[in-house]
Amino acid sequence: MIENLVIVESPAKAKTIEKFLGKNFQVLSSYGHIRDLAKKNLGIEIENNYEPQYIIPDDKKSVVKELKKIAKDAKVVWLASDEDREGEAIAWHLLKVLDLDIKKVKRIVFHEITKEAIQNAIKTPRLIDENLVNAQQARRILDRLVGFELSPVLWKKVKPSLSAGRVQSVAVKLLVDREREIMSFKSESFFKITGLFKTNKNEELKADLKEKVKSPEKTLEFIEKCKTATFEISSVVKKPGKKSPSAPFTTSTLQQEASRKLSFSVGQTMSVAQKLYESGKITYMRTDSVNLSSTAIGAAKKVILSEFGEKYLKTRNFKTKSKGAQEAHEAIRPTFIENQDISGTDREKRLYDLIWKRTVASQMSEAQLEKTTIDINVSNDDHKFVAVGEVLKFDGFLKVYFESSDDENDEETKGLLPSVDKGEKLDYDSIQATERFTHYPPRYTEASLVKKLEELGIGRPSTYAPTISTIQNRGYVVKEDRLGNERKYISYVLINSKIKESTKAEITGAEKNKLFPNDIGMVVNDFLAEHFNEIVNYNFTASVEEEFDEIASGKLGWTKMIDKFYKPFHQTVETTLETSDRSVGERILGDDPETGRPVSVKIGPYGPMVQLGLKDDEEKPRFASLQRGQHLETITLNEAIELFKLPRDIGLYEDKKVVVSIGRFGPYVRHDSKFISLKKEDNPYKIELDRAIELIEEKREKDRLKFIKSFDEEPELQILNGRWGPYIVYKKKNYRIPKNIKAEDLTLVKCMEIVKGSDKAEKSSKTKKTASKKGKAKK
DNA sequence: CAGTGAGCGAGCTTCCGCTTGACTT
Repeated sequence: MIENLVIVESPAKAKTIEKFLGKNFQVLSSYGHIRDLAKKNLGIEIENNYEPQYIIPDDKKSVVKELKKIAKDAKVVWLASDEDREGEAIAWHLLKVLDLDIKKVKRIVFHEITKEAIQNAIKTPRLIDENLVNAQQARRILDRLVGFELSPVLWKKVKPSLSAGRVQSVAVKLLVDREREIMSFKSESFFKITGLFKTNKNEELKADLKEKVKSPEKTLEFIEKCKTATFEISSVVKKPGKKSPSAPFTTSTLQQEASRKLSFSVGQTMSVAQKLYESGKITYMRTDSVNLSSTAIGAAKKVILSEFGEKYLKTRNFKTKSKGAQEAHEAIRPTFIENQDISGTDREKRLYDLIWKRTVASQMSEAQLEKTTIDINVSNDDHKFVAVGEVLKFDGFLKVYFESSDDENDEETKGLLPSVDKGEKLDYDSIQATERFTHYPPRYTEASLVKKLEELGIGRPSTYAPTISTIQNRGYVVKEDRLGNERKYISYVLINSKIKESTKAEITGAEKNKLFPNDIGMVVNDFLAEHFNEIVNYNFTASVEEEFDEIASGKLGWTKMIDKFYKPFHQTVETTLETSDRSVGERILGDDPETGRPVSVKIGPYGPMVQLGLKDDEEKPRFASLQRGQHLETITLNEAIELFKLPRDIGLYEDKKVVVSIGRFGPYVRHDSKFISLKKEDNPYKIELDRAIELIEEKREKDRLKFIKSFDEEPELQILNGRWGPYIVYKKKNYRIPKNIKAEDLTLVKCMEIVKGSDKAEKSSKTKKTASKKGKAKK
């Protein structure tokens, strides 16, 4: 019999801790929360003072059963879940669900997984903090109330299956607000003037004009003056500077750097980190703490001393800056800092390398710089040229790690400048003026959105990646690349007293892996902002967090807080349901000149669409989907009318009509009641009969290869060749053929076995299947 | 998903945070 049972949240943690404790201890994991609000209905009895209805989810039943069994016999049960709001609640749920005798329960906490920390924790047990538990219950219930009352409003007023929530709706709002900023941004042009000078020692000195010049006229005027001007060094200033290393990684900063340096999505980063954690290579990867244990700092010190020497060592503790950090764990670091390399997949190695460098650099000395600024006077003008150079005097932490920046216009670091003296006269080699343009604020990437959410205190390390997926899966947002446009710009160059003017072209506005709000995201956002401004306000989370803190400190009752929020909120839900119109982003564009019927756009049951005519017209209205790149807010009447040019009759083939149109799955040709998808390079508005016939014949050939086998006794069953290999069709349903069986060898009996087996499996796993299906985004 | 429609058939969809697998491509 086991004397002591310790329960932690994560199985990997359990394994490690068990090694630190003696034989009298068994360490098990709760795998996170073991209870949650009932999924059906609200799961909260509003009338009964917001009494929560807790259930044990199906996938936790076996965990609970196992824990119960061991706990019954143990003399002491140590509840060692994390020391934060959620962890405290987990401990409390364990107490309730395992039906433990309070006398044999001890609550312990530790922030780092070291032998010392754990033994200390065992020596100082405490009771469960009921106030903190109540703060968690308030958090959970508030989120459920918001999510489960707001989403159904969207189903009725916008489109079924949509969702809203305290976190996701703000994430979408950030993207929509930014997109609108970009749409209304007016780019202005100016001229950047760069001079290339020769020093007395015949060295090259490149300097930029301090001010930007607005107009081409003023620019030319200035360059004209340069023809006869003399240039003189008016000052040389040298200043020392330093750069300090960044703090070790938290979840959010790891996601940002992995995105910038390794091009990982936030989801990829988390799953690779999970693997590293499970194999014991790094500490816990869902953390908001920048703290390193003293053991870790000691290990880093050893590595730095032996690899780089004492000059490079400077240990320090970092303080968290982020709002609402709960710091239940350490920062993300290698478990054994002495291991600079690990075995594993390519991605694991690269992420580990990043974590290793960041951790070690955080304990290294500052980099020492020398910044030189040289000013150059122009004899006949007030403008000045300036050259800035930066020289690294001592590399310090930069030897191992350099943090990247999101700012695309970051000044490129300039190197050493030639040595010059004050008063020195210079000749120009060339003076070049290039037209530049102000840039709209940058679109968010997955990682920069996480950064912003963290700044606002919205979401937690465990939810950043799932939130980013949710808003994409709901169709509110897409992550994609967009091609830029060509832009012309003017350039003037002065060489040998002659000015040459030229017009050049560049690509601008191209985006890679950025998040763009879709029409549906904008419509939902506008609807929520109009009726539920309080919830989607950037400060909503911050203000409820303050109240959760009051609950945690015992100053406020949780049901009181919830009641104060819910009463007016629910009232708004009711009035919105009763009084607001359907909100589908409708815009009337004008009348179709051919038919005189009104043309409008809105979100339809299958996405954004154009409508020609009215619902109650004698002749039914016509509909067409918006094409990629077209948006409800920006589409013009002419573009909309174009969309009705389909379906197009393009001629006859074998005496039957050939029609081109666009369907749910993209552009297609219809012939003899068969549908054939167009290829990427085909344009449905322009395609001609010859090309269509080519596609028809190609499809026929494919169909010929498609058929493998059928049986006379069962005409409803066929074996066909599909995109993913052979499969069985029976009564209009499709069945996968097991990998070890050759399609040609199948008998009717065998086929029926597969059909029946698959039907059965589907029934038993129905609940699971729907859950996993939802996760897949429709492209 | 195994094929190209446009809201009255029923029943369902949905939140945020804490944790891992179980699934294919």
